[in-house]
This record gives sequence, structure tokens and C-alpha cells, in this order.
Amino acid sequence: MPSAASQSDPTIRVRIAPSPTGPLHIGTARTALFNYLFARHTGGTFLLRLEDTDVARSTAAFEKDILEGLHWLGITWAEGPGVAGMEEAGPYAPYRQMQRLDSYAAAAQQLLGADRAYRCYCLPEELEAERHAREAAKLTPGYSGRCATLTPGERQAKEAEGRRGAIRFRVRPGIVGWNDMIRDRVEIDTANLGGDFVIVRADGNPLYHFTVVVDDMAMQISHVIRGEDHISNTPKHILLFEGLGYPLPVFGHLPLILNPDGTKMSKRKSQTAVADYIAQGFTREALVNYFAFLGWSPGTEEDVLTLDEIADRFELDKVQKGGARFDRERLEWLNGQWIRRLGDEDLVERLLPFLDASFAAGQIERRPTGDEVRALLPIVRERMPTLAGLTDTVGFLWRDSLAVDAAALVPKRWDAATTLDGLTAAREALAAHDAVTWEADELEPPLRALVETRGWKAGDLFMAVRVAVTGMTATPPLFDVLVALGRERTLDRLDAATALLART
RNA sequence: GCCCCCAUCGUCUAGAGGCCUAGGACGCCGCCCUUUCAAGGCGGAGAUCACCGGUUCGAAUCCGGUUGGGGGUACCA
Repeated sequence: MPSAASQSDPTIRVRIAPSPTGPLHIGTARTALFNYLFARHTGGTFLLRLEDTDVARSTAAFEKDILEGLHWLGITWAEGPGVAGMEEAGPYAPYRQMQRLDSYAAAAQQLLGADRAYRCYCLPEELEAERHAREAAKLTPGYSGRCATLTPGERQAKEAEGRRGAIRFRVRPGIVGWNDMIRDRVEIDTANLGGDFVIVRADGNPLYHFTVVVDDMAMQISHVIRGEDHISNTPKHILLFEGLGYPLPVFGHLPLILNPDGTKMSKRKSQTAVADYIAQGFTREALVNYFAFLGWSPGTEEDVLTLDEIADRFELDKVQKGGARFDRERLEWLNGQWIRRLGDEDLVERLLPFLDASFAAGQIERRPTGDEVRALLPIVRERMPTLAGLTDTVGFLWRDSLAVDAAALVPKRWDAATTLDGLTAAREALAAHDAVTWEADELEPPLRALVETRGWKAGDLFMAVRVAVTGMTATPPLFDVLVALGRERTLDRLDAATALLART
């Protein structure tokens, strides 16, 4: 069986073209992933291009967040900004649209020259009024084509008024269709496109529909794989490819990632920034695994797979057509799966930054060393839904002061007096051990014996001790916790607890 | 409104005419393990395959319609 990318196919070229107008969005990451997987599986090339023509909203910080986020996920591109640590690399540079303005100007001239496009002198207010009028008349909204038939004389007059004019593309009547990789044949009547559309603003800046086509042409993109929200834009793009005299790429429209309520994923209803998931302690493996399975499945019963395994199995025709709701619980489960699969060294490395963050946030008062954390792994690994969860599980180890509640100290079946009695006796039994025999299997028998002679239930005594030394009712196994805490601190905390009980 | 896309357990999905009295996973419930919490093991509830017609010896799978949901309707991307 041939493995993914065993042979390369220079004719397959796909891209992700993010716009740096916001932090890396889950939807962008997923689209990037599917393009990347398609390229890897077919032996094609995956590239990244920045669509930064929305100058007002684009920032360098967002650009950085997007490139770093994709790389963090393990998604790499062969051409574009940030390849192999370089500013930019690839045979079709530049890969930033604001640096490709000449190409758009040339393409616009070509269309103007061939009369496939024309200057439109309508003012925004005029267009606005027109839109309202059409709306009121219950007509399809769209441009009337007022400037489409202007005579040279009329154009000169407009220019003389100082009007710059936007450039509109002439939409030809008829049906535009394509064979979508995911949904087969799609056909749309150009009458529904809203009339001749603007490709270059009056200020000279090219618009998305135009730049995307010019660039995809220039960069020899063979397959355009993007979100379903672009289906209705596709006819415009096809028309432009035609107008520019270029063969069409193959289109494939992926199902959308939906909010839990089934609407298109949005910041208002969901957490959409990849950086937030990273900050909350999700692993790249889980995120990639989860994104891939939103709309795709290997067709087997496997559900925990690495990026390589996914690339191996990835087939675009196994992609679902309907949108998929984002299910955070499933993501958390997958994250747990991956945390359990990570190697010790690797896990420790990934945990350390989260401990730094907890320290900075004041949740812990001391930063543990890597060795300390590694020693804890056997008892915390399966108790962490996320990497950030370590502090929740064993934060008491790195905190000096415990806020223990006297009421919480008393186990359900016990009263305060019994608890005081139990803790005092436990303290005494534990104190009999020195630092050398302070091991889990040494500490447990004496407390079991104590329970036996007093006629208590082990669970009750253990719970009292647990709360006394950790302040919590749910912790890793008690005797492992005592060992991690050390003799000194265990005894001190027991003393503090008995003192607290005695006072009440 | 108009155009387009979609439709299998609550959720993600398997399923490409007979293997389906519809399989897996998350979540949920129960049991086991057990000092708590997890993890793990076992079991369970959960889908008349949106609905109605048609094609066929036979349909979750093909066709049509209906309904529902979603997306798009910019001098945003």
C-alpha cells in the first residue's frame, strides 16, 4: 500500500489564504489542515498566501498569530511567508497581496482593454439609495448597470468632475457551473450574482474576488479547497478566470464548522481563536485530530490518529457535505487521550509553561522543577483533561498556605470529635516514619491498622487526612500525595487541621 | 425576499441497492475496579435513517416533492 506523499505530483497545488484581520480562527485552521492533508496525500504542494488587502483591519500581530498558530499545529507550507524560518520563500513570490498590486493593476487593465470591465462612477450613497429602491420594489438586490453603457463623452465628463471610478466586471448572462469535489455538480444563474461586481475600488485597491483569482492563476493553484460559505462566490471567480483567459482550477467546498446551535461558527457563540485553545492546554495532536474528524472520517473505527496517520488515510471524497457542530466535550476527551499517549519528557516540557502561567497568576507560590513534575506524572496523567489542569489537580503541592474549611474536614459519616481523634491518631502513626521510610507502601499499612483497631472505615480516615493536607476532596491517591508532599509538610498540615478543629 | 447548499442516535460519524432487526466514538445511566477523583473494563438507554411519493423482487443508500436547518446576497475576506 503506497504511503502518503510517496510520490510527488507537481500538478497539484493548493493553498490557504488567510486574511490577517483577526487571530487564527478555528475555521481557517481546519481549512488549512484539509488543504495540507490533500496535498500530502496526493503528493502535491501546499502554500500559504496572505490576503492583506483590507489594509484598515490587517495587522502584523494577527499575521504573526496566524503563521505561528498553523506551525504550532504542525501544518507546514512549501511556499509563502515563514517557510523554514525565512521571511518568505517560493517561486511565485511575493505571497503577500499588498506586494502584488502590480499584477492586479495589469489584470485590471487587461479586462478594461478587452471591455470585460468598465469604470463605474457611482458614489456609495447613490448605490445605497439604489439598493433601498430595489429592496422596496422587491427586486433582487444588485447593481443596475448604470455605468455599463456610458459613452466615452459621458466618461470624460465624470472624470472631469473629479470622480475616480471603481472598476466593475461585466457579468455575462447564463449559467455557470462546476463539478465540485465534494458536492458534485453545482450550477448558478449569473442573474443571481447581483449585477456587475466591483473588482477594484475607486481608491485603486483591488477587492477579494479579483485578487484571489489573479493570485490563484499566478500561483498555478490546481484545486481550490475552501469553506462552503464560498459556494456562492464561485461563479464570480469562474467568470473572472474566463475573462482573464485562464483554465479553471477544480473547486471543493468543505462543510462549515458550526456553533453548538447549528449556525456558522462565530466569536459570539463559540471560542474561535486557536490561541485560546493553546492557552487552555489543548495539545496540537488533539486539536488536529479533532479538526480532521469534523467533516471527515477514515471510514474505519479508528478515532485517535496522528497527523501522519491522518495524512495517510485522507480522502477528499470521504468528506461530509453537511456542517458539523463543534463539540468541546469530545475535544476534551481526545485531549485526554493524547495527554495519556505523550512521552514523559515531552509531557513535562509541555507542562512547564502552564506552571509558569499558574505561578504568574498567583495560583501557586513556587515553581516546581521538571524532575519534580516528571515524578508526579504517574499520578496526574489521567487526571488532566488539559495541560492547564495540572494546577487544579496538585496545585496544593506548590502552595504554602491552604485554605482549609473546618466543615469540609469532617467526613460525611463522622462528626467533628471523631475527625479530631482520627487526625490526631493518624498524625501520630505517620510521624513514626522518618524521611527514609516515607514511601506510599510504608505509610498505608499503619493507617489501615489504625482504622482496624478503632473500628473506623478506611475511606473516612483517608478522606479526613486528604482534606487536611490538600484542602480538597478529590485528589490523586492519598499515599502518593503524602509522599509528594513530604514528611515535614504532611505533619505540619495535619497539625494545622487538628488545631483548626480543636478551635471549632 | 431571491439564489445556493445540506439532512443517519443529543453530538461527531460508519454506511456508496440486499452483509442494517443501522456499526463506532463523545456525552448520559448502571456495574466492576477502588481511600476520593480520574483512568480503565463490562453492560445499557439512545436513530420508525426528517417527511411524502416514486423506481426496484428489494432503498438509509437512486429519483421527485415537501419540511426543516444552514450559507450567500458589499467599493469585507
